[in-house]
Amino acid sequence: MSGEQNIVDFIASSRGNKTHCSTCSLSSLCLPIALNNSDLDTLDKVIKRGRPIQKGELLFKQGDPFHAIYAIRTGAVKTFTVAPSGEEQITGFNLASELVGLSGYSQDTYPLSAKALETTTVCELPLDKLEVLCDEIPGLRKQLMKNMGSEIRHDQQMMLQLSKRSADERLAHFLLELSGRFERRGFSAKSFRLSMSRVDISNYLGLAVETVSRIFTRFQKSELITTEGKEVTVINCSELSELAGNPTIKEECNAAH
Amino acid sequence: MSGEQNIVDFIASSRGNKTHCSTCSLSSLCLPIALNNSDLDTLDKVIKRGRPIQKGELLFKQGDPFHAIYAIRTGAVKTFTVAPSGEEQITGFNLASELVGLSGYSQDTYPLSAKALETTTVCELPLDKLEVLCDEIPGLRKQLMKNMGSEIRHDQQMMLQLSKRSADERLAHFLLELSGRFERRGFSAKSFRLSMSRVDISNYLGLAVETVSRIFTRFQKSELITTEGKEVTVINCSELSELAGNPTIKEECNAAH
DNA sequence: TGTTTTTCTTGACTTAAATCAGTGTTTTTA
DNA sequence: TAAAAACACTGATTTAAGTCAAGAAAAACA
Repeated sequence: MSGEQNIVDFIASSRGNKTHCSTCSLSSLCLPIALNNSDLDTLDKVIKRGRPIQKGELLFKQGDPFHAIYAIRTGAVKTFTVAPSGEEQITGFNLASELVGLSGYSQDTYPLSAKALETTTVCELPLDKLEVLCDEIPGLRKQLMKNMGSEIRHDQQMMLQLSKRSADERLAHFLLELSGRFERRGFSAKSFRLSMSRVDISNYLGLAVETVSRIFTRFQKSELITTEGKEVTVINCSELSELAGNPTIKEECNAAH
Repeated sequence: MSGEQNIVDFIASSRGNKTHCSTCSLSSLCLPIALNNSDLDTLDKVIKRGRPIQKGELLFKQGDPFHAIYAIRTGAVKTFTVAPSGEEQITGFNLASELVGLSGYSQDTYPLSAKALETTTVCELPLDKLEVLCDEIPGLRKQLMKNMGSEIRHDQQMMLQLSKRSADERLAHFLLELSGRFERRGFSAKSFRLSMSRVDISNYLGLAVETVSRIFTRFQKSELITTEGKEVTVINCSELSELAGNPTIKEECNAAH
C-alpha cells in the first residue's frame, strides 16, 4: 500500500463537501493544535483552499513577494534555494500538515522556492490576514514561532548531517526520519513510497546520485531494506538506526510494530 | 586595530552609568529597530543585564529549560549542537547586536548550547516577560519572527555551502560574510580579528583543521589575504568574492573602501 | 501502443579532502 | 616565568565519494 494513496483516503474521510479546520483530521499536527474552537473558526475563515497543484508546479518562487504561508493538506513538496551560480540546494521535503514558507518572514520576498512532488492541495494563509490574527490570538503566534523554531532545529540537524556524517549514515538517517514522519501521520513506518526522485534525495543529502543509488543497492544486499522503485520497506529498523547514529529510534524499533 | 577592542569602545560611548535600549548604539541593528520610544522603554524594563560571561563559559546548555533569549551586547559566542554520539556541530557565530536562543521556541528546552568566544556581555530577555510583551507590542512580535526567519535563511545557505561548495569556496565565503558583518557594525571590512579558533572554523565549515590551515596559507600565497594569528586582512576582496561565488559582494568590493 | 525521454543502476577511474605523523607557536596556568 | 596545554602549520599517504561512461528500467508522451 502506498503512502500517497493513504493520505488521500485519510483526508477524504475528514470532509463532507467542504473542508474545515475543525473537521480536518490533520488538525492535531497542523497549526490549530493549541487553539480553541472559537479561535479555530476565526482562523478557518481566513484560509484559502484553491485548486490542487500539479506535480512540478511551484507553490511560490524564490524572489516572489512574501504574501502567504501554506499548510500542506495532501501530497508533498520540496523546498530549495538557488545560488547566484544557478546551483540548487533542496532544503527540505514537506508532507501533509506541515507549514511551508515561514522563512519568508526574514524579508519581503521568499528566500526559496517550493515545488510540488506530486499532486498537492494546500491551505493558503494570506499574510495580511494572518498578521491581524496573530495579534488577536496569542496561541496562534506561539504556534507559528514554535514552527519556525522547529525549522531552525531541523536545518541545524541537517548541517550536522552534511558536515559530519558519511553517505551511508545520511541515507539511513533520511529514511528513518521519513519513516517516523509517516508513522506520526497514521501510516506504516515500515513501508512507504518516496515521492521524491533519487536526484532530489542526493541533492538534499549533499551526495552524487550514483552514490545514493549504490547505497540503496548496498542496503538491500545487507538486508536493511527492500525497494521496488520508489517503494521502500524497512526490514532491519534496529540496525538501520544504529547506522544512522540514533539510539532513540533504535529503541522504538523493537517497541513498535 | 582589533575588532574586539573597537566593539568595547563603541559600546562604552553609548552608556553613561547604565545601559538602556534607547541609548544603545546597537539599537539600529538589534531588536528595537521597529519600535517607538514608548515601546522601547517597555522592552527596556524587562531586560536583565548581568555580569560579563568569561571566555569558555556557557550562556545556556543544550537541554536546559528554555527561559530566555539573549542579545549580544559586546563580545561573541558560538552556538553548537551535540549529537547523541558526542560529535559537536557549530551552527553559528554571533556578534554584538545579534539574538541567540531563538530556536528554543521549538520545544521547552534549548536544542543547542551557546559558549562565549571571548569576554561577552548580553541583554537577557526572560521568556515569560517577552511573551507578555509580544502580545502588547505587535512590532516586537514581527521583529522576533523576522529574526527567526533570518536564522532559517542563514542555516539554509549553510546547507548549500556544506553540500555544494569546495573547501576553498567555503572559507572564502566565511571570511567575506564575517567581513560584511563587521562592516555593518561600523568596523573595518578589510581588517578584523577572528574570535574563533581554526578548529571552530573547520568544525563550522565541515572541514578538517588541517585543510583550513592549508587554505589560509594558500590564500596568503595567492595574495588574497594576509594573516597574523587571528588577525585577518583582506587584500583582494574582488577575487575572494569571485572564489566565494558571490557576485553581489564582488561589486561592493570596488565600490567601498 | 510504441517511442522518446527521463530516471536509475552499475562499473572503472579520479580526486579533493581526510587522516596520520611530526614540529613549531601561542596561550594558559601553576 | 617556566612548564604544560592547546592551537596552528606542513608533509606524506589514504580513502570516501565524485566523475565519466554506458546500459536498463520507468515514466511521459504522442
